[in-house]
Formats: sequence, C-alpha cells, structure tokens
Amino acid sequence: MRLILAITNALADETRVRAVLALQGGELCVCQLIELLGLAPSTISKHLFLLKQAQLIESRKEGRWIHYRLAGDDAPQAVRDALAWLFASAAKEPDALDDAKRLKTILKQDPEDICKRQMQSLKSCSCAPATPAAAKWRKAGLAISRAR
Amino acid sequence: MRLILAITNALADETRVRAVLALQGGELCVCQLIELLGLAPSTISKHLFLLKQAQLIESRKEGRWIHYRLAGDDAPQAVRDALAWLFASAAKEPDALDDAKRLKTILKQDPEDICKRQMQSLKSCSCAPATPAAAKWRKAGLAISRAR
DNA sequence: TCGTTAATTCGCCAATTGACGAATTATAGA
DNA sequence: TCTATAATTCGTCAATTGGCGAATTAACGA
Repeated sequence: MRLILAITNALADETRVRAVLALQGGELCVCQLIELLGLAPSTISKHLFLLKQAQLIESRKEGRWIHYRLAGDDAPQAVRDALAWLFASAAKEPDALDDAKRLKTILKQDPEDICKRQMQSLKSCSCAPATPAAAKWRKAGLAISRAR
Repeated sequence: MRLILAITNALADETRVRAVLALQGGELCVCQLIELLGLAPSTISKHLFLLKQAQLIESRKEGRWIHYRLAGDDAPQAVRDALAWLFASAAKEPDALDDAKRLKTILKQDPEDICKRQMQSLKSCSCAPATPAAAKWRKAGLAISRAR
C-alpha cells in the first residue's frame, strides 16, 4: 500500500505529471525541467524528490549536474504499469503535446545558454553539457519510452 | 489532463483506495463502507464524491439508500485502466486482504443490524436492504472485477 | 401528514502541500 | 586554494485537504 500511495500521490500533481511525461524523450537535467515547467529550482527539486521516492524516476550524477530519467525495467511492476497507464492516458493531452513542442526547442538550445539565461533572470541555475554519457542515457531513455 | 489528475488525486488517499478495492466484490451502500472504513458518514460521503468525480465509481439510488459500484465498461479508457492497475498492484497488499476479510463478515450481517448499531453508537447511519435490485448489481460488480 | 432515517452538504479546525527565497552542499575550473 | 555554479535542503507562508459534528435533503412508513 505504501508504494501504491507513493505512486498515486506523486502523480496527483500537474507539475509532476508534466515532468514525467517530459522524460519520455530521454533524460533531462534539472535546469531543462526548470526551463520547461517554469518554477523555482527548489520547487522543481522537491517535485523530483517525490517522484524519485515513488520510484517513478531515477537520477544520475555527472559532475555538478544531475540527470533524471524514467524508471527502468528494474522498477517494481506497479511503477512500470503506472507509467504505462500515464503515457497511454496522456498521449493526446493538449498540455502534454504543448510541452513536447516546447521541450523540442529547449533541447535544440545549448544547455549552457539556458543556464546563463536562468542565471541572469533568477540567480540560481543549472544546465547540462552534451557529454558522451548524457547521450548514452538519452538513448536509453528513448528505448524505454519506445518499449511502452 | 483534468481526468488524469482527478483519477490520481482520487487514488492518492488510503481511505479512497480501500473503498475502491472493497467495491471489487460488488456494490455496497454507504453504511457498509462506514462500517468497513471506520470514519464518520460525512467523511465517507466526501470521499465517495471525489471518487465519483473521477468517474472511478458510480452510484444508484434505491429508496433512501445509495449503492456505490465500480465504474462500468462505459467509463473512459483511462478510468478502466487505472482500476485495472490498482487491482493488479494491490492484489496482495495486507491491508486489502484484511479489509476483504472484514468485509466478508460485514456482508454476512443483516444490513439492518449494522444500521442499528451505527445508530446507537453514533447518531446518524445508513444501511442497505437485500433487495432483488441489489443482488443484480452485486452480480454485475462481481462480473466486472472478474473481467479485470 | 409527520416523524424516522439514509445520505449529503456545510462550516469549522488541524494537518499537509506547493510555492518561494535563503542557506547549504558538492563539484569544476582558475 | 579559492571562486563559481548546479542542485538540494531548510524555513516560511498561503492554499488545500481530511476529519468531524450540525444542519439539510429525500424518501419510507405509521
């Protein structure tokens, strides 16, 4: 029951649902999620913590950057099925499609630029470099979302 | 997105999850749910309202009694899939098994007796008579839960 | 028609949640 | 080593939620 409620609670918030849907395309760093979701870094961080508690997402640290991705095949069945339910149910949601579109433009930008822009407008920031490791996890993320 | 969040919000509370799981065995009246869940009638009523808003359950009025049952095949795909996810994920939960056991003893009792006991201990109450219509919906409920 | 009663709605309170900024941690680079 | 920075944790606040009892609604039955 603990895990079930952690999952439903985690998915009972629009921002968190949008974050999970955004990760369908592969892993993202916090700064990209901040850019997409338009909330303060500390707020995003807390949301990601809740999603991670529910085992819906995993994270990988690379230097100063933390990359988040969807839970893998090692996740509990309840988690994988919940993600499958969400993706199927949200596939044609206007909000999700809009986010997917905006995410595309975010991914086209140099993460450094996103970082700098956030630095200027706010005062804390994060961004991700396009390292080989990141490319690998992005590919894995794509494979996962395709498999569902 | 509206429906998705209504569903996850509705299922993000232990009492409501227990109520939905209890309805797997067929329809129940509010008084039986009060007995099972051990909360005030007004509280149960509010929970059922939220579940109904999310289209996870439906209700049927029979005289003074209102019988709740799981959503049927006419419910949106997201709803039916969410219920299927919940039933699969909660199948072996100790809390659910315990509730199922206690529900059995509740169902064995004459609803009138449950009603009277609630009347005495509290001062508001509800119960359900074993009418032919109730038996029909109970049967339908069993068919639904078997199909998942 | 008038009580009785199953259930809901309403109003209130304590606890939780989501948001933010400030402070902190950890890592890269000068 | 010292600075800059990506991200988190902490403290605070307003808004929401879950709980209850009281009042209300709707339907049966004397």
